[in-house]
Amino acid sequence: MYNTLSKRKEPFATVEAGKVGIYLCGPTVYDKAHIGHMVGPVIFDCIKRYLTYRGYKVNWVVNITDVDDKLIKKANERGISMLQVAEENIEDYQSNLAALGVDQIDHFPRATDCMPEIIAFVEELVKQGNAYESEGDVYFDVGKDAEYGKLSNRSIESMQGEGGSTGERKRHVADFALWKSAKPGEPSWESPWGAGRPGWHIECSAMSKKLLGETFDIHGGGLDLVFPHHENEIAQSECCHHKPMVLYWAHNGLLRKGGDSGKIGGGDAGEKMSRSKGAGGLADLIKRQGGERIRFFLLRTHYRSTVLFNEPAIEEAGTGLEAFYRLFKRYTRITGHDFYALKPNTHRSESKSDGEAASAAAEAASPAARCRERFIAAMDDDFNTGGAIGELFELSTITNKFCDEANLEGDGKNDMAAIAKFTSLLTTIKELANILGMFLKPPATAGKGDDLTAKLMPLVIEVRAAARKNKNFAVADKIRDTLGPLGIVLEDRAGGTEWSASQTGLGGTAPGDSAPGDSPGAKWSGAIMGLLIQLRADARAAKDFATGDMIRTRLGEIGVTLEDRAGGTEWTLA
RNA sequence: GGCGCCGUAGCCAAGUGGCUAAGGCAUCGGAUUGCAAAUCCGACAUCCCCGGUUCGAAUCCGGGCGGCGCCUCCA
Repeated sequence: MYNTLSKRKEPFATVEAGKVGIYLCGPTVYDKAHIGHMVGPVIFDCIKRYLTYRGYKVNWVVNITDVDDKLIKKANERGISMLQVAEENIEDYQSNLAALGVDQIDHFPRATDCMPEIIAFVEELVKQGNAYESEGDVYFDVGKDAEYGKLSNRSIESMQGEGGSTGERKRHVADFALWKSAKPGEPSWESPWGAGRPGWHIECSAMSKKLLGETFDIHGGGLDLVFPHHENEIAQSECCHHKPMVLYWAHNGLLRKGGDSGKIGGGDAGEKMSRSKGAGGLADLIKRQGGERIRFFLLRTHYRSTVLFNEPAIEEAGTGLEAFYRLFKRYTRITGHDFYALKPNTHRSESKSDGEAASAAAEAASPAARCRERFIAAMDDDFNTGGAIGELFELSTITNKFCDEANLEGDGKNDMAAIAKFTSLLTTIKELANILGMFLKPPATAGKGDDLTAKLMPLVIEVRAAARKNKNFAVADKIRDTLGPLGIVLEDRAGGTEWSASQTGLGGTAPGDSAPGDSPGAKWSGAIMGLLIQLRADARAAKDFATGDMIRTRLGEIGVTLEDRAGGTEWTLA
């Protein structure tokens, strides 16, 4: 595991054997979250899943900073309380996390819930002589900390400047506030130094101590927190406890705006994402793309890398994801079972009986087993999710190939041994993907059409099947060519024709004007009705009244009435 | 200016001393299909440049060039 403090990868050894304590710096909740806030939670969600898979008991803490100058400012602007601002944004943050499948967090401490611990921490630092009171504020005295600067690799001497607005209260410009006195009207807590609130960094020292102890295993956060936030945390905690605060400091790379993303923030392409530069709209993004795509997009790259973010890149990731979803449907076609109901191993090695051990040994040399080994090797190497995902794709190819060669959708459909092997391959995919928090449950279906579309499509397929049977390929192709631009794809398979719909076709090619409030599904069903009416007209023109009547009858069964008028056929839904 | 990070195919991206440099997207062939889609097979990389260390370098060292982060609030 890479350690920011030593600037190298180190063997993984925990404070207490078999247990891991993780602290991740969460957001300051003065505004809505943006996608950059999701990078840390997603990777640490994977880290916890993987460590759990490898047999560790993991305790993961993500703090919420709900008291801060920016919250106060925001509350004043909006004429509501600081607490209300915090509540709103915490809800936004947590619903975004849930959408991305981040559900491994054990504790969500809030700064305002830990005031006694924070005040006690500051008192201890003052008592030990590492901090001093000044006009109601309390400052950490960096000069008393010989190791100050070791995380971000800088020296106190190099720190110049005027020390900010409170510069004259400090002994050294690099000293930072542990406690800030309250101005009239500001939210405050009573303390030995009068009414006030905590400085930005002290809460993390206090909360990590409270929940994980004086020395814990992993401390994470964005690369932009290394200085001053984490530098100051180390200083506070280690001066207070006289022992290492953290074994591994893990910082994730930052998201930058990609070239053709257009409107993700205010500034130029390539700039860092940040709320102060207008990034936002995470909830909308999730609505458009779905959480799993975004998660997959983030995990394709190693967590310490900078990621260029733009929406087309997320769509590209989604394209790769589709191949897995198709494989899962293939599994259902063949076995009648649901991929998501498979129950893979949740730990690296489940205990095996002697007989199983023998077959396991035989299987160990298989391509699939090698994929699993490489997947684990990748995760062992500083949580290399990008490398791990490559193995997942490799497994997908192996599985499809096996399926093709055993002809499981044809002559091989009764080959129970082959189907068992097939199922085992899918189970392996699920086992490994679940470590990444992927494929745990079916993705939220974004725009699979409305009820009417779902009812009309079987009829369309039936009409097309009849046409194909009669070698009337012009009609069959017309149907597919009409649906294609809408994003509806027809796939002819041994067992019949399947249809699937994607949001992408609705971009600019959907017929009619998109009145606000129109669901995508309504566009689909409208276009499909247009197609059916056209098909019926064509059939009648060709004196194929059987087909024409069949269309009308079947539409009637699903509640659609056709009326032939001089100007054309109109339809109404009962 | 100080402290760091990065430069691998059209794009994204693993690999950090040694088998044919993973994988994805896109593109182009082939198998399959009535035609498609899907699936499979195949094609597609002077590893930014120059020098050095080494039997051997994308990988280590030095020097360029180019991109970026932090040093102020930031995930």
